[in-house]
Amino acid sequence: MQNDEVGLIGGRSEVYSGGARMLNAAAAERLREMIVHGSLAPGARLNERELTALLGVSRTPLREATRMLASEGLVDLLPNRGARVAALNVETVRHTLAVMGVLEALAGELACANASDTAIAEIRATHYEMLADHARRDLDSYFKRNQAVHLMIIDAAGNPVLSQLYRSLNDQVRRVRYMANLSQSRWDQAIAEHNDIMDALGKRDATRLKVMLADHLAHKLTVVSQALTAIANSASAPGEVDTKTKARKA
Amino acid sequence: MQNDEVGLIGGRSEVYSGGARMLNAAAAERLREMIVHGSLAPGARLNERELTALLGVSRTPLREATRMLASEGLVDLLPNRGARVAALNVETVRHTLAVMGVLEALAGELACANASDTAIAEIRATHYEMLADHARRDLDSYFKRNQAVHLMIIDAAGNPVLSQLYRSLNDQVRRVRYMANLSQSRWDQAIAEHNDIMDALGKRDATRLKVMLADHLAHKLTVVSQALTAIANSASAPGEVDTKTKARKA
DNA sequence: TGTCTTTATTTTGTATACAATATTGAAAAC
DNA sequence: GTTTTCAATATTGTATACAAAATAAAGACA
Repeated sequence: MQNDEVGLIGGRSEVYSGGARMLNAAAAERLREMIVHGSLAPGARLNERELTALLGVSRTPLREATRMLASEGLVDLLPNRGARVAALNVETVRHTLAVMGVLEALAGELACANASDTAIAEIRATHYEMLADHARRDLDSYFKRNQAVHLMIIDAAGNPVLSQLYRSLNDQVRRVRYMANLSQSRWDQAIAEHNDIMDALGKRDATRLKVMLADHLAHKLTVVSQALTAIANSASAPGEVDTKTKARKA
Repeated sequence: MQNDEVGLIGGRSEVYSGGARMLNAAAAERLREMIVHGSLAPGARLNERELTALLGVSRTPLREATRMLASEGLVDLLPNRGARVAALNVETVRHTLAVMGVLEALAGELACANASDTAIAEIRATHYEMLADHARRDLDSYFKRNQAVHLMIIDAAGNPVLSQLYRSLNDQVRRVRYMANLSQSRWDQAIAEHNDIMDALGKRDATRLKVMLADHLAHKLTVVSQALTAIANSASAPGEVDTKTKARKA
């Protein structure tokens, strides 16, 4: 009876062995996506009754999922008051991007030293596809490819710990993306930066790559800060975004 | 009936509001400690029945705890086969230390720029206490103070994201500490390095501090690698430590 | 009207019950 | 003696039941 919606869960990319186990992982994945995409806004309460209905799982795997997301920093747990989507203020994002910066620098260094030519070729291919997205003004596809390029560079470093950590932090920041509107000029600039990044990586010029990645990230920080500040100013609580709004059933 | 042992849980430093809620957090803390201290060896299965008896909680908060530890990377989850303490091989530790290296460098940079004189003074005081531990050959106390100094430097950077991440990675590496025996010469060398680190921080010389921290970490990697390799050679599975041993009821 | 109390309702935290998968061990076959 | 098969057992995954706390709602009183 409660299992009717199980088919929905984890129906993206991962396939589970027998029937439909690992409901906690599937629920975590869906919640993570909802949080990153903003359909669960920062500060929103995670009502267990609502979410069990929405996800079609019982409270046990749902709670396991929220606990995992809490350890990832996407959710805050309040004693006897359940879980809330972690707030998203400018300070936290600044701190997160600072850490991501040194992780990217490390990745750049290692990628230049260790990445296979094949791996770099694949990154370059995706880079070109991203240029195509830009030419077509296809923002959604651009965002996806942009993410892909960055993650591929990180993965090219060949350090799984680095990869996992970066992804976790990246999820935090991605939440802002869906609030910030990219201006045309900033978009063009980002493309130029990506060309430089790709060029440095192709030449395995670690020093330049690190500088380029740092610049790129610094600009991202500017954009994201502006977006968050703008939203915070139009909302009640300064520094926090939309503490009240609660996403329901969609 | 099952709640008899609740008093034991979380009995270290944290106090919970009303009665004894937050059993998941308490259980996670105890399990984390057991894993870090090696009483739950790498590869050991986390039998839910045993652990509920040991911790005095039911399976629900216990499972929430293991899921949190899984997100922290201390535990691996196997579908339908429960949780195991994450393996600890040389490669993983190398990758972890590489990331910790850039985090320490960032912390050094930020600490030199931002730390209050009071904070640095407190670090220096702990540093001296550590020297006293060394003089007394009090290894246990030394390890604690050594950890404290490193964490204080990280925290002095004033970046909570950095602090939390570093602690999480640090827990991974700490597990090796309890396997590795510190040689006298290495101990003396570590003390010398710490003196340099303290000196650079006192002068807020970020460039030198970063070099010192990097050297210190590189030496740690050497020690840890040797320890892990030695243990791996004396065990069956190369690259992994003690996959069989299971800690029971103590 | 406003605010304070007190009582219902909801929601969370924990324990347990049930179902499905994995593991173990003994008997049978080779 | 070794391997295979199949039942018995144990263990995990999920759902639900119960208890405690928080929230909401109603009523009392100024």
